[in-house]
Amino acid sequence: MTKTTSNSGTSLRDRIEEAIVSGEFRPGDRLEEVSLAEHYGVSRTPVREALRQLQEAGLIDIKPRKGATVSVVTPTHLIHMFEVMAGIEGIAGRLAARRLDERSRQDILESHEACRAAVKDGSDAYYYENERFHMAIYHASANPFLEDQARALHRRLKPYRRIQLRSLNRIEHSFEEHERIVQALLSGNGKEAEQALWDHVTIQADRFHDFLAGLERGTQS
Amino acid sequence: MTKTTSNSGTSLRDRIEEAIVSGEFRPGDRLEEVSLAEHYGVSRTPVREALRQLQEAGLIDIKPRKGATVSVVTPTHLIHMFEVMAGIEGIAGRLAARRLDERSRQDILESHEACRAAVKDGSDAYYYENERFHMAIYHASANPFLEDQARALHRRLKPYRRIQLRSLNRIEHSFEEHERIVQALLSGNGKEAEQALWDHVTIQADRFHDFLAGLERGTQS
DNA sequence: TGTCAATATCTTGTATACACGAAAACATGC
DNA sequence: GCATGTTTTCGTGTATACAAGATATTGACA
Repeated sequence: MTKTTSNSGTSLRDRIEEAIVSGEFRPGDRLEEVSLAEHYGVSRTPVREALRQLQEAGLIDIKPRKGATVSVVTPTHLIHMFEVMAGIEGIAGRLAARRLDERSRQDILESHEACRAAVKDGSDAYYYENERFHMAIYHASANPFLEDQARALHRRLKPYRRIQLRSLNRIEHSFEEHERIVQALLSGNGKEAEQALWDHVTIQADRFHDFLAGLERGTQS
Repeated sequence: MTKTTSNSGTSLRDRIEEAIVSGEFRPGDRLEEVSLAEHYGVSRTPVREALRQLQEAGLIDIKPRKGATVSVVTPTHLIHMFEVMAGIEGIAGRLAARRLDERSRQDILESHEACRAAVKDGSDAYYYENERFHMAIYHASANPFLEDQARALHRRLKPYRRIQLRSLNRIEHSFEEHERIVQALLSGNGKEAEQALWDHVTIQADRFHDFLAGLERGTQS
């Protein structure tokens, strides 16, 4: 049991969110206020507030008089979320291609090269560099509100992206898709950047779907 | 003073949100917990929880030890939000064009005809029918998650849309844009629907921008 | 032995009390 | 008269107490 008492650097909301997206709390788990309170070494009041925020963010469900549970994300729901992610990334890409400044250009290229290195490396460094790459694009859209929305959704899909990256040759393919994205961005082709990002994210959703199908075939005896 | 004591049909969060988007609480207003508590006839605890939710939704800012204020939305920020709205509506339109079923087709057509009637009427019924029209498109995307996101953002932009609709001939133009959208949707042309919706929302942002510029010219003596 | 009902326990919803920090009001010195 | 330091007041942050509903447990009866 990891008793994380008074790690008060970040907010309680963020700590509980981290515990959810990292898988420490699994979908469907009940989140009892007193348990959380003593786990984090605070009283019920701040716990309740954090839970309300997480409900608003969609990470947990709260039913009156029945408490909070980690949202159970059905495959259908997940596909819907990936679809929105694809759309938002596409918009970010379209805007980024039009508005790319020197600083953002460098950030994107740097993270892209870091991805290239990670592919050769074979480690799961790609997982982190990929994240940097996408964040750089959000930022390059020059729309902080869009960036926020994209980051929030990206974070929420984090666990599923990780699984999907493990599928066969996915990292190599992912990187190839990145190259298409980078080329479109650098040449200022908004439409192409939008399409490339849409495809890139949609493929992720497809791979995750494959993964689930594989699981089902595996479990049905 | 409208003392809304114990109107407990809806949640406190929704009631405060309504007070914000309707303009009862203005941007920059401080939201003191005790005042809200006695105004709504509850204690500070549920008020605090509602405030945390509204912070997560972006409607208010909370600074430690300094309390909550209604988010002050700068023109720049507003343009960013309209841009995201345009993008999301575009996605919804593209998906809706591909997935339109009979029920959604009827909903869209009905609200479109209601808009037509409202234009001739000249009343501000158009404001409400326009809302129905857009909601129908969100729903037709057959993506409940996208629908939720779109509704939330639509609601947040509500006050500004209202102002924008008052500008010269805007309602007639808006309706013409709707016709282009409807045609694209009915013919199953996703790309065209996306573009039409992007343009439609972007024009709203532009008109609002004009409105602000007019205000500034008016106030500078 | 299985099912239903009564009771006990547990958990959330709300209220209130106390602590801490910030801002405002006030007083004092220049 | 103005600036600066001190005090007071006010509001938020947190903890805890109490109420009410939901769940689990136990016992009685068929």
